[in-house]
Amino acid sequence: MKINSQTIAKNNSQLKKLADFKVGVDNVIFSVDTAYNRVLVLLRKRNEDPFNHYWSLPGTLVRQGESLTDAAYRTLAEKIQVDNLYLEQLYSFGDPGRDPRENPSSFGVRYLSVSYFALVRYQAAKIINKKNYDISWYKVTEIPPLAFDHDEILNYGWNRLKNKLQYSPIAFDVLPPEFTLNEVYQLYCTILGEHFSDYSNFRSRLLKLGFLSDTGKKVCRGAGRPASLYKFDSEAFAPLKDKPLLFI
Amino acid sequence: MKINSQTIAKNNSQLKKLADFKVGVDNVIFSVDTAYNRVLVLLRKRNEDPFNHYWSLPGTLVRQGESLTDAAYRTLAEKIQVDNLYLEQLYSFGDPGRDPRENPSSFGVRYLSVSYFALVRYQAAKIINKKNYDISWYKVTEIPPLAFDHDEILNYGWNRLKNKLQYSPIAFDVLPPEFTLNEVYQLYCTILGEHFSDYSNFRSRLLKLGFLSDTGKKVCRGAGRPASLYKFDSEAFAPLKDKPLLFI
DNA sequence: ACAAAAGTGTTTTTTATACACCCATGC
DNA sequence: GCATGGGTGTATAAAAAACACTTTTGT
Repeated sequence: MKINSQTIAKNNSQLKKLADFKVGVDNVIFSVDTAYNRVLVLLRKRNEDPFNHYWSLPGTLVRQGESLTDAAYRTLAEKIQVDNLYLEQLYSFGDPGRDPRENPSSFGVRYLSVSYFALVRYQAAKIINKKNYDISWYKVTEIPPLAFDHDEILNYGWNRLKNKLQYSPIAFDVLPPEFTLNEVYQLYCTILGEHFSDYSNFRSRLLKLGFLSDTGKKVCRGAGRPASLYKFDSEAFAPLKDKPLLFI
Repeated sequence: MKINSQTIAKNNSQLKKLADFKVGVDNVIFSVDTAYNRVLVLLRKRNEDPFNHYWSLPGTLVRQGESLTDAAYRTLAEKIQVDNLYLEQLYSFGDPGRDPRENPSSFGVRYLSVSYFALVRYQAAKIINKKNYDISWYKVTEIPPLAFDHDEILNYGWNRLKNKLQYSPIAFDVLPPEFTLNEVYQLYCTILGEHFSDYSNFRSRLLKLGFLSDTGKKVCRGAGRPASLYKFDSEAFAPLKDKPLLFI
């Protein structure tokens, strides 16, 4: 990346007045419906200007005394009930003009969005539907036009999800406490596509990492041999933390 | 990660007043002095409260009409002259209480820091020393106590540098246009430590990726056989972009 | 018995690692 | 010649990929 001359020129012009910001948090909330083999994103239909009637990412403005993470959790808790989830900060979008509420007459108030990325368990997530705004899961492949720059934020989150899955154990935050290896495989297939790995290779690599322990319990899913239930052993995972680890 | 009950409790208490933010940009600016085998960070000594006389990351508050990236470039350009550099957003720190200038009587004005991570070429970087504040390179292994939460930000940036180097061609943004393979190797050694890879293996892996082209020119560095000068071929790299690529 | 799903093992290919060795230059 | 750094090749070990095969259930 190079410093361009425009940047330098802008630096020299003395527009020293500081911008005032409202800071919002926008969440890209994913869930995985392995039964139908699809990744879903939680969207909210706006019922106020700007972008009235557009779909958008669930978000909120940060309140006095509230941390960014708390604001992200609050938004999430207002829209859905979940048990476990994975949540992390994504990226901050704050360029002038990204929110139409900014206008020259409003003393330069700007809207900065700190985006968060969440992965929740689809089966355990219950949408809280109150008042007259709509909340709904959308397939990540069929997203309607979104308000503001939320398309860009969503895309950023979608890339993060696919990458994170490969070197971080976020899948186990979103699986039930006890799960079959096939359930793990289905989750990976749904997010990364079916061609990422053969089941038997995936299986042996995952077990060799040594942080999944066999509970001894068996479970039947219709026909076929009963599957072993495994659980995530966070103690066994601890030493692997911060290591450049690949799960697939 | 689990939703804890404190979060829920906080949600229900209705403290609906929005926070007002000043948004700052803090830069973790790295350079690599391969001659002395050390990674350096640019620090600035504060000459105002809070944290007067502490060292800190070079930063600035965002002005009206200014994008976050522009603010990052402006800070950089005020402190050092560089030719090429790599710059990307790191993380946003905005929890209440991170800046002592926040106080209950100031109507909840908060200070949010959007941090950026930069890598510049040490040999080409000239420090601009004006007025009475000090700017200096510090070895990343010998950082003094920093103002605010800048230790945490620096640590975050240092991890990003080490990771990014392994799957992204940021090294070539900071090398001269034509370079020897040994110069690339030295850069990697300095940042990742000498034990990351054998030189001959590093060399063949890098060349096999196919985006370095031999200029045919030779250069002598004291004794020994003259080395070939290579250059980064961005056209050949283009198809590799967005691929999960490892350079070491 | 047979289909379906779980689980194991084996072969082949590719990639990583650790070196040994040759090449071109300065002194 | 010989030390020095540049550059190539090779043997070995490890890991990834492809796929054949066995085990245990439901029907």
